[in-house]
Amino acid sequence: MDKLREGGFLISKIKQVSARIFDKKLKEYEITDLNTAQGRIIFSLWQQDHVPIKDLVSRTALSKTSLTSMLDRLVQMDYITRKPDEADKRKTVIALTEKSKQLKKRYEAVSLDMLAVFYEGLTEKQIDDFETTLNHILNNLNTYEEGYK
Amino acid sequence: MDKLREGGFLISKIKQVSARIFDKKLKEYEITDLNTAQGRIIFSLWQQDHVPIKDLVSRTALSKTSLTSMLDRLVQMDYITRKPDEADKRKTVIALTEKSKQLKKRYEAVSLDMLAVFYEGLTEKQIDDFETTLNHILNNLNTYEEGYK
DNA sequence: TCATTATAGTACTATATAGTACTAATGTCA
DNA sequence: TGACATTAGTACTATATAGTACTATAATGA
Repeated sequence: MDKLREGGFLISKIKQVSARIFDKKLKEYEITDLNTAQGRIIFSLWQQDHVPIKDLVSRTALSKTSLTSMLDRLVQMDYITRKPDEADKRKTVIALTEKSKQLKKRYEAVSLDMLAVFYEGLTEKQIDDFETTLNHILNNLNTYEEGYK
Repeated sequence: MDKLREGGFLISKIKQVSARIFDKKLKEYEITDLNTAQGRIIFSLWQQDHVPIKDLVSRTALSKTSLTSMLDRLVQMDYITRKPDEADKRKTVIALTEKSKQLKKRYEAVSLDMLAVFYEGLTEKQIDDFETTLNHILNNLNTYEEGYK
């Protein structure tokens, strides 16, 4: 592949605009104290709770240093708790609080609303193909980054 | 569309990992004082130079407030210049310096290297379809955000 | 069992990003 | 022509994000 593509540039732009819109929608749905980035962390905890920070690194694709300070804030706002793992004291276990569990339905409503904008005018088949390709690319990148270490 | 998709979540992750890898590649290619985000601005100036900040807003999908401070830094590092537009004094014209023009070839080499990782294992047809869908989505988002104002 | 290495997480620092509120210049219309 | 609205851009502030360097715990192997 030697043609100069612009996929990465497009992804950056989409991410940027999406985050701005999603932030506004969160406010509209009266989720006033969470932003898109924090939502991403909570979202991945809904899928699996009580996980060490290392797992959150791979599940959110954020660096562990980025996560540390974001988790600080989420603890402060009572969305999550931090507890040392008794079995392996190097680890810190992150868990959801009642407050964040109760948020789930409303957050999913925002997501659906957002997805409607995102995928407007595309067929189910196109969306399926698109998400398959996204997963493929993410896998490429993860493999590559893993090899760096 | 009422199935809960994860396109936005995937895009966020891809953007995150891509940026980390791209930053490392820039260093490998000895572009030591530019990062991915700054590169994105210079990249769009290579496509069209001598533009007001407002144009850069749409071309990079960054907010105008984000751009202000990034442009500050790029001026400081002698990659761009700021000049008031004589015809309409509200406007500031951004232009590339010799330094940034000379960077173009090396930057494109990094991009190609990056794209090889990004699209590894996909056919040209798949990539074409994928980028078409990306453009479609970006267009959806821009239209929506425009309607907000 | 102790020295070495690997793993998990954090403190500190720098840049990226956006929102709110502002200034200055321009355009518009009675 | 003067009041008002619009447009372009910036100052200030807060959060997101990552890198480097560090500490603490655990695993390994002579």
